[in-house]
Amino acid sequence: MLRVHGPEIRTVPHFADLSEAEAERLAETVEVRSYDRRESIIVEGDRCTGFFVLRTGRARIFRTGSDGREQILRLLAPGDTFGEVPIFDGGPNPASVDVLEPSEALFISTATMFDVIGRHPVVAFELLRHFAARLRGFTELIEQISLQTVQSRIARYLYVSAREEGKETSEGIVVARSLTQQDMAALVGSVREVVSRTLRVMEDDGLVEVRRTEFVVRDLEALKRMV
Amino acid sequence: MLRVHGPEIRTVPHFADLSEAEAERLAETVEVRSYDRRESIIVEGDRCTGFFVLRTGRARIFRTGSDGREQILRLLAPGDTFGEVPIFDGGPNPASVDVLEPSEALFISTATMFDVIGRHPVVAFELLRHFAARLRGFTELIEQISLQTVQSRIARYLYVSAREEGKETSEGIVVARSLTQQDMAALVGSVREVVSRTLRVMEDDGLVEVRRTEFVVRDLEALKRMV
DNA sequence: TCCGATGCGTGACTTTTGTCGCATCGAGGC
DNA sequence: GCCTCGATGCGACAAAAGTCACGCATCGGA
Repeated sequence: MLRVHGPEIRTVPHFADLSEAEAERLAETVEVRSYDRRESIIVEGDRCTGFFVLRTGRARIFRTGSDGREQILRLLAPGDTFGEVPIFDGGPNPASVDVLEPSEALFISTATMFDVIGRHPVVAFELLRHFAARLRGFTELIEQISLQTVQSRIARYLYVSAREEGKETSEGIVVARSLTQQDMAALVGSVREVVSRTLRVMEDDGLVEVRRTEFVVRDLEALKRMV
Repeated sequence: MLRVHGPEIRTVPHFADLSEAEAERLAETVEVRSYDRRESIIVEGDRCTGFFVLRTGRARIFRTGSDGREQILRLLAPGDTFGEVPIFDGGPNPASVDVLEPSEALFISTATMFDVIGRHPVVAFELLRHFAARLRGFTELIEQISLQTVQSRIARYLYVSAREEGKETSEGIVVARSLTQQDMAALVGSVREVVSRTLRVMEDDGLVEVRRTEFVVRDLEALKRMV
């Protein structure tokens, strides 16, 4: 079975404050798991036995409605942790997680986690910061879905992507299209067709150019105003 | 200034495990504040200086959209705590809180809270449970708003209210109307008119009788099926 | 090089939801 | 008892969002 070492453990936000020795000890119990594209890491409703850290690749946390539509709660990048909620409230997994591309994740069992927290209260404190940030994020998401139009949510996605991952060029800000329109729809709480049409309208309005594998944001300020 | 005593402090979930002496010490620093109907306790965006425990009355946590529409994130009953998020992530208050009826709340400052956590790690653990439960609750709310119809959300509200607060009578399950239609709309993420119409339809279908001050749920199973 | 899976574009239509405007109706204050 | 105001009821519309049904392009294998 694949193993990790102390230094990598300490790159996980929750464990950043552990001593080298303690991190090495924790590493002993950490498991590395690999997933193929679209493979599931966590299934909503299943019992929880620990939490994960995404090591490589990208993933999404989502809920599936009765009609099969999905709502993405959070996108995951390397270093992000997920699956902690049921550890603390004892319930089943509140949402599903699957990977968008071949990925690896570290798995830390509930027992290990409790042990670490018991011996290092600072870890609990880090977790509180983390949970607080996620509650804040969910608050934003709820407001968006409930009080903003689909167009505004798509504009926000483009705006944030451009700010966070975009590269300035003479043509505008170039951002890789890292999600399918289907996933973009699930992210903003809509359906593929609406995303497709909205992107077309934004393109006609000269806000953004939609290319095969990338967006070129031509008017970042206009996008910002639509949010 | 009004003060509280140790035993009351220990009814707060976060502090249930404190010793009597410690609770009494904490009580020294706790402030009691009173609010009139519709008065604001927390304003979204303001700086945070501590968190609250609702002592009497009822309140709502909500966000206001650009067009003035509101989305309720959580309803508060006596004993519920709120306002903890910014304590831990250091940001401004993520949402507003106001009271639905004359209410009292306890205020515990950030400094006090940090002090208590530092000396009693078990408090941090209780907070983690609490945050986890709230993240789970938000996950449910997001799914509802994003993937279910307004009708289904209203049915759920009636169903849950009937289960939690309803009294069985020969006519059906009687539940007090504790929210205005305006607040019901903000709770389910819609507008007053739609709530009014939906209730009418449900009444015509014989699911529930809408009286001036109470609902009479006539067919709980049918409501459950609509959720 | 062909083929099937996947992703995307689009028109036409339906449904749900939200907006507007007003009438009504009690409860509580004078 | 009268008046006001918050809370409701409701019809007629408007607009946003979702559904259906296709056709088309790409891309990574067999």
